[in-house]
Amino acid sequence: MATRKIELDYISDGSKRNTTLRKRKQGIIKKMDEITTLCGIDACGIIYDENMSHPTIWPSKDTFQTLMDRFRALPESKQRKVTLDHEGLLKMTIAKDQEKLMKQKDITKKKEMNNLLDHFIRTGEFDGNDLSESDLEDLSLLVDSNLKELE
Amino acid sequence: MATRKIELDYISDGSKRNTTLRKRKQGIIKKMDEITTLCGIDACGIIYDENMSHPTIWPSKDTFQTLMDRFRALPESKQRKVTLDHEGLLKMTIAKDQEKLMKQKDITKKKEMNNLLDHFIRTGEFDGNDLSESDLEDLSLLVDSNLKELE
DNA sequence: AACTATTTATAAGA
DNA sequence: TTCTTATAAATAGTT
Repeated sequence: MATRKIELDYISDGSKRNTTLRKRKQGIIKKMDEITTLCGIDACGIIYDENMSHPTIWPSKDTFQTLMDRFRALPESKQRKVTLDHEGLLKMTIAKDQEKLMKQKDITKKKEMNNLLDHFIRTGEFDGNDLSESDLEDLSLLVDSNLKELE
Repeated sequence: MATRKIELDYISDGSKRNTTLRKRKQGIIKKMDEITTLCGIDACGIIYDENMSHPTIWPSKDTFQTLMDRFRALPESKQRKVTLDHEGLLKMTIAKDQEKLMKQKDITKKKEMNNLLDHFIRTGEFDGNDLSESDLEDLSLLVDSNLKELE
């Protein structure tokens, strides 16, 4: 990208890799800030640094409070859905990881959820736009019931 | 950035704003993909589109499975911390939002947690690197106990 | 950490 | 929309 083009491949030189990480992380954060300002949306980024135990999480500047305000302004029914959207994904991660899905009593619901989880794990994509309103509602309920069983 | 420089300000023209959102979202996703490949790290991005109920969430390509594998490989003690790092933040959002923190029995812990939450809300930053190991441990415990009270 | 030569991203326009 | 292109911005290698 600069003095010369680099291969899109893991940088084995640790020092060089760290420099690149620092510079690019900065660049991405700036881009996230810009898109939120220009387009009036909210965005959040998580970058897992080397050791995995200290990720950098940055809701773009002033975004967190805005998010909270908007969340409070939503009708009760929408709040449930939004919660699923930005949190349910991570909850599902845990559910899947702990392999306790098989304890589900409701086989039908279990299968539905597994399908959605498997789709996500396979494709690495979870774009709400790909799901219908009712899919989101169902997923929300499924996540909730799974979580209760994990307690 | 191109034909001419644009002001870093909300784009009022809806059509123009949408075009910019589409293009820049694409750009950010590419950058995220690149940083994960070049630096061997994991990253996740969440962009809340116009309506707020359908965010685009993308663990960068192939990242999700890698994350899961690494998570499983961590010792039990570290798993707790990682869970806090990428999930606790969102859990705290809920705790704070529902304003049930005041139900805490342990005043000292409550104050500690509120300080951390307030710091986050004020600055919009939550970088694990800013916290000591023991701070992370404490926060983890605080979040857990808060969450139990929310059930 | 500062400096460029380049590459990359992208705002307008077709 | 998608493509083109002129220009702004990001950044790899270097000091």
